[in-house]
Amino acid sequence: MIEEKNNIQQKLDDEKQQAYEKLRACGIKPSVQRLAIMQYLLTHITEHPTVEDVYNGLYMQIPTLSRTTVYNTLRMFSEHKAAQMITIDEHRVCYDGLVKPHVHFLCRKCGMVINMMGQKAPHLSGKTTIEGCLVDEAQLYYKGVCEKCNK
Amino acid sequence: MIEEKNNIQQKLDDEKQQAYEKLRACGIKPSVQRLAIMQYLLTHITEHPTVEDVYNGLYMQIPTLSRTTVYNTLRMFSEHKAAQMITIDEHRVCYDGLVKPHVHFLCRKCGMVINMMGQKAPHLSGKTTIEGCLVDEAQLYYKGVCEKCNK
DNA sequence: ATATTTTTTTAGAATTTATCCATTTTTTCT
DNA sequence: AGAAAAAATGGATAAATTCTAAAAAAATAT
Repeated sequence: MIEEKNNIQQKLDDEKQQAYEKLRACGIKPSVQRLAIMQYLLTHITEHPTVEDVYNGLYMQIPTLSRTTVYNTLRMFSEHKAAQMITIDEHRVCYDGLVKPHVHFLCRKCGMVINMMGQKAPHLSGKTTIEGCLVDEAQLYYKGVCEKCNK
Repeated sequence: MIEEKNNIQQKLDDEKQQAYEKLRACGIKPSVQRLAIMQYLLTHITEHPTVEDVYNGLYMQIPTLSRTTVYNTLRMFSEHKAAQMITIDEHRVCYDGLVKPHVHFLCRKCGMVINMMGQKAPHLSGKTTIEGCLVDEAQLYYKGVCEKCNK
């Protein structure tokens, strides 16, 4: 029983540690809010949470948390390449803690955003000039109907 | 003078004809509003107008035009593949009357969306199943700073 | 041609999403 | 500890989009 509790504690510590490390690696000064938001992204890595999702997931734990902080922080993360801002869905912006280039798929029926890890994703080596423009980000989006909804 | 007027008239007629033909080809029943909106898209093909742009461009000519109509019509066009819905910018949805697959670029400074015709764009042959999902649309988005803004 | 049904459009209200801004809190520096 | 800077807060505001019920227009049947 004590053993188990320790394991859970250990896991939580690991997650916090990971979040901390990610911020450090991206040159972002840590704060209670930033760590919590990054940890939320990392522990919901396949879910592509929105600002609202992050806010709802955290305000129990940080009761004074403001939506503005979540907006600002997630935007700042994406500017520092600590997260990807995903605009595949016209209704909502969502965020992905997985920064490695990969394809995103939006299911038109259930609205879920899914990572497609097997597809060749566009990747830019640093800043590249393409047709006169300085390109620093590339996103490949697929849309359609997901496996579950298609049954 | 009369000659010139006729030429202008001729051009307008051509544009109307083109819009009409496009709707027909995509299986969309024409109406005054739909034709005007399609014509607007086709005559502003490089500008990627938003709903607001289309509305502002047309309400002088169709004073009773409603924003709702523009929203509904543009959405319907994209469902019929008569236009592309572009969600590259988190702030606004815009539309492209050019349906042929091509890459879009967003300038973070001036906010302009530019077509990149020289880049290889993803294209799907009809409906394709990828990683279990039925994919019917693909968009490749680049972001950065455009030539003008980079000077 | 006229009535009926269906489709499309309209206008304004309501909702959702995102941002702004002035204040407070927290952190950093001296 | 005190001052300065940075970060977070919350309420107000703004912008974008959708909803809804009614009106207008078009298509169909009588």
